[in-house]
Formats: sequence, structure tokens, C-alpha cells
Amino acid sequence: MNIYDVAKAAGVSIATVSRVLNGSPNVRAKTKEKVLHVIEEAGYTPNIFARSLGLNTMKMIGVLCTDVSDIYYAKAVSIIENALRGYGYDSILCSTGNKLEDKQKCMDLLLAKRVDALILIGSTFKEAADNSHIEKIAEKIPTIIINGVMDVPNTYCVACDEFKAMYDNVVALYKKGCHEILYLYDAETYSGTQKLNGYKQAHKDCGWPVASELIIKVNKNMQEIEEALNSLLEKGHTFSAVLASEDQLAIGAMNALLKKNLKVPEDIPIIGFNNSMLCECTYPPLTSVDNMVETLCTMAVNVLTDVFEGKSVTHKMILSGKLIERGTFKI
Amino acid sequence: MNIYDVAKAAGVSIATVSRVLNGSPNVRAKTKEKVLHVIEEAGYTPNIFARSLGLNTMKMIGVLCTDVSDIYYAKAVSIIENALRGYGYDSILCSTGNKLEDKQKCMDLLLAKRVDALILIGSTFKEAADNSHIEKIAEKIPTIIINGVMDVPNTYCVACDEFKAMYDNVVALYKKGCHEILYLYDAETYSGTQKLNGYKQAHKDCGWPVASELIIKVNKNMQEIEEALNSLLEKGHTFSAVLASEDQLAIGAMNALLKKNLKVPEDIPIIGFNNSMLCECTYPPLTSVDNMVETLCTMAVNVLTDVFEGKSVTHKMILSGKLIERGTFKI
DNA sequence: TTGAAAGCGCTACCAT
DNA sequence: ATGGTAGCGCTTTCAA
Repeated sequence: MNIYDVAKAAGVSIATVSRVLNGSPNVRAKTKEKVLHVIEEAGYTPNIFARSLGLNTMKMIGVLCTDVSDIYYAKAVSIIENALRGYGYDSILCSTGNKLEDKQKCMDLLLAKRVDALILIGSTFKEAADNSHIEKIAEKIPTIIINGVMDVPNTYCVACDEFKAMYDNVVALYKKGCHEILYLYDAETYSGTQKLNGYKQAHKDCGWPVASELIIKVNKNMQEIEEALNSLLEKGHTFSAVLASEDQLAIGAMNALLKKNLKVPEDIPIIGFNNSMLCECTYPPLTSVDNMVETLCTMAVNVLTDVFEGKSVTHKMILSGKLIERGTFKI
Repeated sequence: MNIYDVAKAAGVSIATVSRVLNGSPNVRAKTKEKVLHVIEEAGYTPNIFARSLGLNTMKMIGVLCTDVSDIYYAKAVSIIENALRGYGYDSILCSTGNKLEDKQKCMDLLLAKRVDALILIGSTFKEAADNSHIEKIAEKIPTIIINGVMDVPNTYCVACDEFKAMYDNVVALYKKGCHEILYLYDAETYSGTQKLNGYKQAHKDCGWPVASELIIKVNKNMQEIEEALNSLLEKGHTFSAVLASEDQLAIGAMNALLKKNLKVPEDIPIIGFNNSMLCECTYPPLTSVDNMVETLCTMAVNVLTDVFEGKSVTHKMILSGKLIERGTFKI
């Protein structure tokens, strides 16, 4: 069943059917009704491929992240997908994994599918190679980057000032008398680097040395975190607080400490990052930095629709994070 | 830049360009090279809309779930998306929320986008109305249902036998002397009903009465769970173990109990469901039923590709769950 | 208000 | 091995 069949059945031309389909006002009510009736009757659905061919858009956005099964990205994807749908856009999801090559392949795939825009969550990356790839993409379609910042035409960045958030964490801990702060991180993304730099800068500004052995890179694996902590302690290093770039890492540390019969926060306060659902899964619940995913993602989609509408849009928007105090640390 | 431009620049016909594009063997190596060179030079990308129009497929699958930000669905989506991409299919994601109407709207949207198939995660639903809608969809495209079972043509179900898994949980607790088992659940999906029925049936088969006040419906909200537990205890009801339809609920209960200075598992063993990442976030870590999302999702995608290839496929595949013993309960 | 017809850019069949 | 060409099903412009 195509538009010709509908036209024939309704006794009109395909142009008229098309007008009805697209809500043109230039159709007599009676004609419209007739056409609509045929459509309804036959259960006709316009062929979107043909439509897209003429219009050169399918109203679809590529949404790219390293791993949707990660609680943080999942949240972001959820919000973005919903917001986009609210604007009549569908989302093609690509959960790329960490390999640069795969990310690029996904972007190319999405580009080949002629998506109207790209939303990159939690990118960009440390590798310059990759950013150049984004530049190429951005030449063709608007590209929104969530929690990454780069200065490239047709690229729009919305991010949380995680540098400052982490900086403030350190200062807050210092004020409580915690001067040896274990720092756990797992990724060297833009966001990861920002946080680590905040940690370091705060030390400098406070006039304390950064103890490099207290900065540990781990995977999001509870056992691995426990082992890292144990090995640290065995080597005789001590720390009086834990800061992590992700809630999950903080929780790994927390459980390792609890296992050693240490009290949290009495012996060692802990602050996570992301303010994810995980914070309420521990006992005591985890104090964490809310980096505003929801706002970030909503803004990202709004920016995008503004771009589509040709409005002038800021290329960089930075929000502040916010410490959510729970059981593991209070200011 | 279109296929005509490429043809002209390469001094061949569009048919030849098309052949090169689609890897036809019937092109002289030299010709192929020439065309490829032009394509490379010009950075030409075939217009997928035109291609789709002719082929009547864009190699895209609609993936539908109630909430991608939920850790369980996120995992499933992640696996499905990756597996599909491995087969050259992209995923359009729809995180619908719980309202029946929205789910239907999403399915229709996806259908209008002419996806090649639909994968429904964690559906189907208790409402008969919805299932009839699925029937209509399945008339047009193959529909895979993960953790839901229905008997409809062109519909393929892969599910975990959660009835049995929960049944076994009850039996295992009984054997340990726990006869009053609090049951927490949050959703009346197919899966939710299966689990609850397993809980009830096990009681029956063991000759124990089901205490209806011990079956509590809650939302995935820690505070609400705590309140539900407290109110239960205040009313003088007691229980010697906790079973939950989802890890998160189990954890809510666990934290409420810890807050009351009860010991887990010494005073009260707890078993969650889904074997999610959350299990390792608590202390002690949560014993939980692995309902095989990964396998389920991989199978789902395999079933789909088999269907596409016209192979004959079982319409119902049921896997067994598996108890993963951690700190909160051991057999 | 309506219709005729020219694209949109590709695939695949039929010739050669 | 290559070319010509008829679709695929829509939108939109131009006429009437």
C-alpha cells in the first residue's frame, strides 16, 4: 500500500494525499476527511524511506557513549532519549566500548545513517587522534559533547565543572583535618582529568604536597580495589580520607575498609562522585558529588534543537556540581 | 555528491558504481580501483535513504524497554546493541516508561520508522490490551520478547525460569529454618508475576501458609522500603528472611535492617534477584539470583538473525536461573 | 483547492 | 564486464 493506492481509493491525486499526510491547510475539509478515512481503513503508513530521501532527514540523532551498562551513561542516555523523543527525534544508540577505533567506527556508521546530529556522552578523549575525528564529523553535522570540552566549529559542549567540585572536596576534607587523601580513579577521559587536576590543584593551593602513591588508578572491580587498598596499607602508606572519581570506586574502597573493621565515616570519611543510585545502596549511604547529569542532558538536547532552529547558541556551557551529603561525610 | 557525480568523474555508469559500492564481483579490478579512487577522493558516502527506499530496509532494530536508566535494562540494552551491531544492525532505543499508552506509541513510532524487527525487554505486561497491540505489531515484523512469554505468531520469547528460581530460593531458606519470609516486589510484569508465583507455590508445596502481610509491594525507593519494613515490624509481624524480586529492593531492606542493628545474614538472610552490580556494593555483598540477562540477550539477537535468514526457530526458549552465593545467604 | 510531474539517489534487471 | 533504465514512494513546485 502506497500513496498512489490511497489516492486512487480516495479519488484524489497523490499530491492531495501528501498534503493531508503533512497537515497542509490547503485541503478542503471534506477531501481531507475522505483521504483520512481511506488511510484509516487501509491501515496505511507512509514510507519513511521515501520521505527521508526527499527531505534528506529521518529525524534521528546518534547517541554515543562508551558503555550504556554503566549506571552513569545509562542515566544520561535515558534522559537524552526521552528529551529527543519529546522533540520528535529518535535515538540510535551506540555503546562503543573504550577503543578509539571502535568509537570512530561508530561515528562513521552513524554518519552513514545520515543522522541529523551526534550526541557524545562522556567523551571526548585524551587521544588527539580522536578529537580530529570529531572535527571531521562536526563539519557535516552538529555535534554535542556532554562532559567534554573542545573548541571546534559546529561543536557544542555542556559540562559540569568537575575540577572545582573535586577541588572543593579536598578543601572540605582538609578543613576536617584529613590531610592524606586517597584518590581513586579509573578513566583518563576529559572528565577524569578534570577531577584529578582539581584534586592536585587543591593540594597545591593548600600548600600540601601531593603524595603520588595516594593516587591510584583502578578498574571498576571491587576485588581489584580491595587489593589496591590492601597493598597500599601493607606498604605502610596511610590515608585519612578517600576521594573517588566515581561512586563505584568509592564503594569498593568503603567495603574494603569495612572489611578491615574500620568505621566509615568515623575513621575514614569517603566521598564519591556522580551521586548515582549506588549512593543509597551502601550503609552508611555515600556522600557524593552531583554532577548534574539530568540538567546536562536536558541542556544538551535543548542546545541541539536550538541549533536546528538556527538560533545562535553558546558553544560552551559549564555548570557547577553540588555535594550531596549523606552518611560517609558531612561538612 | 551522488552516485551520478561519482560515475561521471570515474567515467563509468552508475550501475558500475553501484556494483563497486556493493562489492559485486562483476567489476574489472581496474575499473573498481578507478571508482574507489574517485569515491575516496571526493569523500562520497552513499545516500542511505535512497538505498533503503529501494531495499525497503535500513537494517535497524527497535529496542524497547521501560527504563534504560534501570541497571537491569541498561545491561540488557548494552548487550543487545552490541550484538546487533555485530550483525550490521543499528538499534533505535525507546525507553518508554511504565504507561501502556506510551509503550504503544513507541512501538508505533518504531514501526513507522520501518525497523526490521522489535526487541521488547522485560515486557510483556499484565494488561491484555497491550498484548493485543503486540499481536498487531508482530503481524508486520518479527518481535522478540525478553523475559516475557506470549503465544503469538511471529513472536519469539526468550526468558529465564524465574518461577523456579524464586521457588528454589524459598525452599533453600526453609531448609535453613527460615519459615517466615518477607517478599518484596515492585512490578507486576510477566517476570514479576512469575517470581511471586514461585514464592507462593513453594510455600504451598512445603505445606506452609502464605502470610499475605509478608508480601509487600514497594517502589524502588530506599526510604519507602525502610518505612514499609518499619511499619510491618511495628504491627508485630516478624520475618526470618527477606526475598526480593530485585536487588535494589533487597538492598533497601538490608539497609533498613542494618539500621536497626540487626545482623545480615546472622539474624536475617537476604536474597536479591538479578545478580546486578549492586550486589557487590553492599557489605556484606548480596546473594542474588542470576537470571542470565547476557545469555538471554545474546540468544534474542541470535534468534532474530535466524528469523531473518529464514531458519526455523523455536518460539519459546526458557533458561534456568542460578543462585550466586555471596555474603547475605549461603546454602 | 487540486493535479501533473519533476526530482530525491539508489538497486537490480535486462541488454549488450 | 558494463551500460541503460525502470522502479522504490514520497515532497514540492508550477499550473490550472
